[in-house]
Amino acid sequence: MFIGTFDLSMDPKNRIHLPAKVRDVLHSVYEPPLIVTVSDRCLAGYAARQWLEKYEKIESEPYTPEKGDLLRAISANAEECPLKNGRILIPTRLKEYAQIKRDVVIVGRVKKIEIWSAERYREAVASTPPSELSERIREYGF
Amino acid sequence: MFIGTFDLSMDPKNRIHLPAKVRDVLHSVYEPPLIVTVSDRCLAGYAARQWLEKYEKIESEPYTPEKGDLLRAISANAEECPLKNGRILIPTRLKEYAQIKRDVVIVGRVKKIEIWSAERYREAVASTPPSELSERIREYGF
DNA sequence: CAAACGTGCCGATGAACATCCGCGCTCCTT
DNA sequence: AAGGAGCGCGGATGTTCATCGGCACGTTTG
Repeated sequence: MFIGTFDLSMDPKNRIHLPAKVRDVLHSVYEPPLIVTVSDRCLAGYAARQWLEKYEKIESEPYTPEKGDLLRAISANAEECPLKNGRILIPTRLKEYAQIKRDVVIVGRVKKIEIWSAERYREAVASTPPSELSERIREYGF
Repeated sequence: MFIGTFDLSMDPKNRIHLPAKVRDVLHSVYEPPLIVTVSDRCLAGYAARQWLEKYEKIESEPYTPEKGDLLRAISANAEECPLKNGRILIPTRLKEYAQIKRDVVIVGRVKKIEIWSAERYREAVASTPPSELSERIREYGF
């Protein structure tokens, strides 16, 4: 499973070196290539099978117009990103969506990874103060 | 599966080059020809088998008058568009339905593709701002 | 017969991509 | 503390190939 946080940088050609740990997990438990999709303020990377399962699960639920738009946005903004020399190439469209400049944070989310603009990630983390986080941890007994 | 977004142009003879990735998927997992039907503000392209499955699934559900009209419209406005030299020919009727001028956007929708007038697609995308999109993504956990 | 339409073929070009390379940092080992 | 190995970073380069548009031929239509 994907866990941990990694600071990386995107080079001028929109390439990102996947952290070695992430690469190992991807090779050993899933299967490249990585499907990169838009997510909540960031990008999400799934193995193809897991991406499709997620997609079809949402699709199978009762239809609403909002969900139609959501599914279009997800599949329209998904790209197959093969690993070349340990790196993936992020398409311009996705780079802009996630507002990625140079510094990137990759977060392991068990079955997926999240790819964040470092700046945005800092903001997102800062929006939940440690005290509140502690409370939630206590609440869920983790 | 079909994913991603592609900017293309229709030539003066109403032909569209299918993107190479789309062609590859169509050949490897489905089978040409492409059945092109009217869809929501755009055209939809299915492999014949998937088109038929979709049609029969709707047909098999309990009858309502609206559904009768829908099925008529779908099959009346469907055309078989064979791949010739990597291109498909869009019939005038469908071109006009989708208000396609010159610039075209093709969107992968997993089991089908959507063929949009570029202008109309821009409008459709603009109608869901990123913040709202993020919220829905978070809600569905993608 | 004329015009419109569909189709095959081909060429140019320009952008996207793959591959290869070397550097330097960091972290672990000894 | 010194050495080494792994890993992240960036650049350069060349080549492939996808897309676009034109042209010419055949066929159908009116």
